[in-house]
Amino acid sequence: MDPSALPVSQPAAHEASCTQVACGVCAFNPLCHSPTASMGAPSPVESRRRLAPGECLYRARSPHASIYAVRAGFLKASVPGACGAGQVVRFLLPGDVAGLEGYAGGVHETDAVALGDCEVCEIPAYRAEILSDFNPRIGAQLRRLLAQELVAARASAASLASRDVHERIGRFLVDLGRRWRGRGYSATRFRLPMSRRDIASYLGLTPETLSRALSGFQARGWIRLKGRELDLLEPAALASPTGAR
Amino acid sequence: MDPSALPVSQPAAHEASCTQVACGVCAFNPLCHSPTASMGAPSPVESRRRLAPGECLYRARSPHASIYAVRAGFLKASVPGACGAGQVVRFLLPGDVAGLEGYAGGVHETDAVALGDCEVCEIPAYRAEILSDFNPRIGAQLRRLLAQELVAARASAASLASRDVHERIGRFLVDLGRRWRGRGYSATRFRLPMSRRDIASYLGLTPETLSRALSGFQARGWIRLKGRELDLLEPAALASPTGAR
DNA sequence: CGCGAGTTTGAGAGAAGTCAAAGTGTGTGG
DNA sequence: CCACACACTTTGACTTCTCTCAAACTCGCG
Repeated sequence: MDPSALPVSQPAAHEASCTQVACGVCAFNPLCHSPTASMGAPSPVESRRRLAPGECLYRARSPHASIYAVRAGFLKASVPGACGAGQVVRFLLPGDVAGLEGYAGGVHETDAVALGDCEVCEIPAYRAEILSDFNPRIGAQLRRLLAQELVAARASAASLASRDVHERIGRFLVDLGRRWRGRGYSATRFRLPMSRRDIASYLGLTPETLSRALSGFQARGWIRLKGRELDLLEPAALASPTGAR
Repeated sequence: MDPSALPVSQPAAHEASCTQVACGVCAFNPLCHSPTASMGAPSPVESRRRLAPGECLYRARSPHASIYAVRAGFLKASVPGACGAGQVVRFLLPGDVAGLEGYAGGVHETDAVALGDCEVCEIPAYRAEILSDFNPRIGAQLRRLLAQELVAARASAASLASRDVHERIGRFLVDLGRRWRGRGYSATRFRLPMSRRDIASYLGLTPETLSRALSGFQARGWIRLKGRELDLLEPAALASPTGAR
């Protein structure tokens, strides 16, 4: 896997050194660049919005006014569980779409919080609806996006239900690399956009257990980890069950 | 909560004593009974299909040919994990829809297996697509169904990530009751359609741990459980964190 | 009536959680 | 530009809980 052979979208330095992706790898792309949109109609994207670190894109139970594409930066989505900071259920990378779950009941079901400086494209929900009524391809694209998120959520639940903690952590790292590759970056060298605490929450662990496991991976030479800079040296080993090691 | 005040759909005894629901509580209802369908067009439901206990409705990686509504009986959906029987990620009750996740990549992502005698309504995927292209309400309904499943899957993942095992089990039981109530039955007295092993798999536990927890609930007078017949006596206590007890 | 799968119960080992403290990195203010 | 403070991360010791292995028990079905 030669990284230079990949269709690298130029990571143009955004202000504050956000990671950014080209529209080409954005999940919104078929909406923004639909025939409808290109034939003189205005882009469905109403506005762009900036978020500071820790700022909320939307909160659980707020009305489902818009859907968003992450243009630069990272967010986490968490369900505001009874106690404390809530469970992180998803991490959003540039090109991901946020807010689709609002189609269920007209309100958002999660908090979406920026992990750093962010920029998102906003499409009003009613506009997406109208577009998809008018253009079957857009309707199909919305269904596909929803179904993809559903598949990812199911996979996440299945992973959490597997009791092999080390495999869960390893798969998380490898999967994150896979998502980076889909955006034109290296699948084995990247920076973790989120804190250990957030990762631990997402994986259903304590930060201490996560840290110990990561140290263990490093001791075996499977990863190299310094702060948030990560190198996956043995992806296959990371993703395999503990028993098969 | 007087059960008789609820919109009880008559549980007509199907052959082999399946539990059945009226079309009124079926998630497909807006598709089957859309204006399009009633205005002379044939019902989008192509056929009904019977399944014997243990029979597969569809398998993971099989082409996404149809979506299904459960008319009678129960199914489980499981991801065919590397080892053994796979992780159960969902239980389907009468009125639930199966197969929507196929819109992501054209193939099913889970195995759908009948837990007993079942009957399902089948709608070819292409027909649902055409209908939703033609009728915006159907398109919106498909989006709503997908989003609802997404919300449920996220909630399931969040629950799995919470480390409070007893709360997880309690919430599972209460949530099952909630789903029964939505179908016109009692939320506190019902029969578990699945084995302990399946429940344990769904919750990320061993059957032994599950069994011990259920025995504990019974000892405290929170449930009454005999075989698969269940009585929820203290739903509030079941759903509360261990710490708050 | 007896077999067998499923379920419950028991004892012991192992793994993750908790509490605590040291270490590291980051951002701010002087 | 440097120093300090704070949050985050890592490591350690100990506790608690679940898992594992094993056996007894129950229920449904042939």
